[in-house]
Amino acid sequence: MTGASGTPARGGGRERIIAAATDLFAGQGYEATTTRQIAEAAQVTKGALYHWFDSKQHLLVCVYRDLLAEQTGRLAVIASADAPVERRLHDAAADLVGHIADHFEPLTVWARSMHLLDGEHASHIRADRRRYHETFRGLLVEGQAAGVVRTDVSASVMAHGFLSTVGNIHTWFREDGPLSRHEVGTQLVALFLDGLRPREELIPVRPAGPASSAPPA
Amino acid sequence: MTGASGTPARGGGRERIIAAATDLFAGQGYEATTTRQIAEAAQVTKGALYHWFDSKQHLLVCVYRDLLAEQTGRLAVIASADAPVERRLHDAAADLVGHIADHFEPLTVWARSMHLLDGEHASHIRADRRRYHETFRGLLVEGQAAGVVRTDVSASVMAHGFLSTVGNIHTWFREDGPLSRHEVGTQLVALFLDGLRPREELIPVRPAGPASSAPPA
Amino acid sequence: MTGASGTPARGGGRERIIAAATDLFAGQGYEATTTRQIAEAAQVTKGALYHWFDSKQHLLVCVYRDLLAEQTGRLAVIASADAPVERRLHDAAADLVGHIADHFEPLTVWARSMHLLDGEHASHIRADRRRYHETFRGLLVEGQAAGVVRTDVSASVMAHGFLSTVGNIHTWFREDGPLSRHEVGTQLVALFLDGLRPREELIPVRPAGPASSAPPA
Amino acid sequence: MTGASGTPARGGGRERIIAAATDLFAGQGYEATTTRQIAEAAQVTKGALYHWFDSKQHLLVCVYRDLLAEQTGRLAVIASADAPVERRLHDAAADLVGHIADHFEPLTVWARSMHLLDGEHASHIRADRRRYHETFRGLLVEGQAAGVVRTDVSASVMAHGFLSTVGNIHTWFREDGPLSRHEVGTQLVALFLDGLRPREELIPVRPAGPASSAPPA
DNA sequence: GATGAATGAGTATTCATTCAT
DNA sequence: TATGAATGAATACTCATTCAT
Repeated sequence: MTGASGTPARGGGRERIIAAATDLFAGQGYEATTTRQIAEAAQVTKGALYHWFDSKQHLLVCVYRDLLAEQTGRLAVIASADAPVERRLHDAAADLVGHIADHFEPLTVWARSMHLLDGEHASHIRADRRRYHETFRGLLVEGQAAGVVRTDVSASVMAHGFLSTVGNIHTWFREDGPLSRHEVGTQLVALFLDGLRPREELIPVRPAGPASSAPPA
Repeated sequence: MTGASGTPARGGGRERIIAAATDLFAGQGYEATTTRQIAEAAQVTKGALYHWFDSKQHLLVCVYRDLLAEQTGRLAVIASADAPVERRLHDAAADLVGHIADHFEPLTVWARSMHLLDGEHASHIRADRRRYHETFRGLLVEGQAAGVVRTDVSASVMAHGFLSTVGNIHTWFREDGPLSRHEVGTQLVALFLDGLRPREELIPVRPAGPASSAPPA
Repeated sequence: MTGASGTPARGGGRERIIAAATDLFAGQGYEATTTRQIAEAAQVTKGALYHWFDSKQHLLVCVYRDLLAEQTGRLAVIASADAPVERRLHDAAADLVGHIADHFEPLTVWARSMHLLDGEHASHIRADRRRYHETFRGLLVEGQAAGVVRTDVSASVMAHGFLSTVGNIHTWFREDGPLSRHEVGTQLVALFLDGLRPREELIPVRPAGPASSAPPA
Repeated sequence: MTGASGTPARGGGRERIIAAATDLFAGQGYEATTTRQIAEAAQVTKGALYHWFDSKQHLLVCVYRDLLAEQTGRLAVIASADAPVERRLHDAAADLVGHIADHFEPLTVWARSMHLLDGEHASHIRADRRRYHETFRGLLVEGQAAGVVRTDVSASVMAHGFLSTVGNIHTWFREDGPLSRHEVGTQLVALFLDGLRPREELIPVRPAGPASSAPPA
């Protein structure tokens, strides 16, 4: 009813604004997206936009949180499943990678714009991210206790390492490259899981000569 | 020693501008940094800034290239050294991590702002990055040929994975955390190198039950 | 006892809105106060606010009139009392000053915002103010006729002078200063009443040298 | 050169902006004046306006300070003249009143808009006003010491009283009234100076009956 | 080599007000 | 009697960039 266009505008204002913002932020970045564009895409007035959201930043936060909430929910299910740690670890990694493969563009926003949020808003997001991170790290700690995950590397470093690798795929992945999204995902998961194993399981591959800096082991 | 350019570095305008821009871009991001701030920090006028650089983007490119050039130079030395691949791989990873530990903030820019460059400028940077990436990847390919690096994961994916993990440390590393920069670096290198090994070297750790999604192996 | 209207004051929306608006207008000025703030402070919705009042200006007028009505009522009682003019003059001045001491902030609005009202609304207020002013001035004219108030200064100027002095106390009075509200009030009244006396009662104090501009006497 | 209009635009941008702002603020109030209007009136672009002034408030402060500086300068000359206090007091009052008569509208701004300034800006103005006030009060204190000004009323109250009376003439003075600006001014000065005299000089006029509230002496 | 005044198109945000329910 | 979603026009302010000197 708002617009004069023929496109039916289903759903309440708030929903449509979130949807429009998600698309635009993902497509052209947060900074390059204007409130005018969002309002037009959502077929509401700029006034309505500010009726529902305090600011553009607030809107960004809401977009984030919706995305994060889903991911966190999925992780919670996997982490608390009735299965051995190594199985759950694998599933968590695979699910994250799969989820990202499916929500590729929206998640790009997340990686690129968070540093633009001011303290107030950033802390909300950070809290949500922390929750995800903690659950993931919990799995690794559990694995260390069970002896299936190496203990010479901090669980936190492992979690951060994997999460940021995966969260930055958008940086280099090319849809027209030799590998599909899912192939890349599978390979990253393999890489990660294998790097995780306790050192005792490995037949060590030592650098031959004297190490220039910190030598491994 | 910042630049490789022939311009004398006698505290002249150009040098100071690059230095100021590097700091500001690193600290608050490219988008959030204004030319005014750069000019003030460099103690030059805005006019002078445009005397030396064509545009803000041009400035960003210059900041990048100086940074990248150094890193690429170091990698070239390591990659072409007379040592076994595994040794050179280790050294390359360790050096990158060490270099980042030392140039922590400046390198943040690199991760966050590249998508903002327009075609003209982006291609220059991309070429430089590609050069680094290719050298690194070359090492992995060499390793695969020598049988010390797994072949079931694309060398490109391995390179991108490690490079983006390392390039995003700034996202989560806390100076006041339990681990020092160098400890974190060492652990990341270990994680990476161990994930790299050919699968035959491993005593496999199989998920116990039936896999919910793509099972490993 | 705030309003003279017939509306029952059972904490209904209207009363609460007036009260909230009075506080806010006094505290931050009419212009700087938003309808949103008023609605929130009155714990009603913005819709309800517009149910009771035609516009923000209408609300301002209502705030004024309540305030002025009380003051005008008190003045009427004093002016028509059975007492010599000088007594009634003194009482009028003292009462105004006392009243202001008690309703310090609300009356601030009055001084600052009247010029913002449009013709329609302004004339209502102006009529009310005029009524107050006229009564006060009537007292002075009466005093002039009785020979207890100087006639070389227009009664209107005297009235305006005192009224605006008193109406601007809020500009400079500091609760934590050396004098209390009532001390300041008493001194202003004395100053005013003494300035009022016929010149013949005075032993003139002449400027010694030749006057640079209009010399007194 | 800036505009395309035929009106010659003499003077630098900054001067013209101040002049235009002064006129507009005086004519329609600070809040009702838009930066667009100011820029157009000054025949500069809005950008130029912000080149010279940090904000609209900053501009207001500059307008104020120019006005205040002149008034303060004049007062300083009078106060330090080689003449008896009563003469200098008279001259100061007369000069202020005369100055206001001549700069009627610009000074209106000052009275109406100061409460809109935020802390930072307000304090600059307040400091300037204080300086004026202090000099004026100094004259009264001197008068008290010399025995020509009453001591039962605080010099500060006298100064504030007169200054705010005079500063609010714009509230009620009508160009088309029976008295001219200068007549009104002269009368206010007389009223003030006579209210100032030591009480001993007066043949007291006592309220006849018992006082309803605080009786004078 | 360097200045600094000027530009102008663009941005997020505000806010009194309306109206279907 | 009251709601609250929606409006739309207006506003202060930003900022990369230019150019005469």
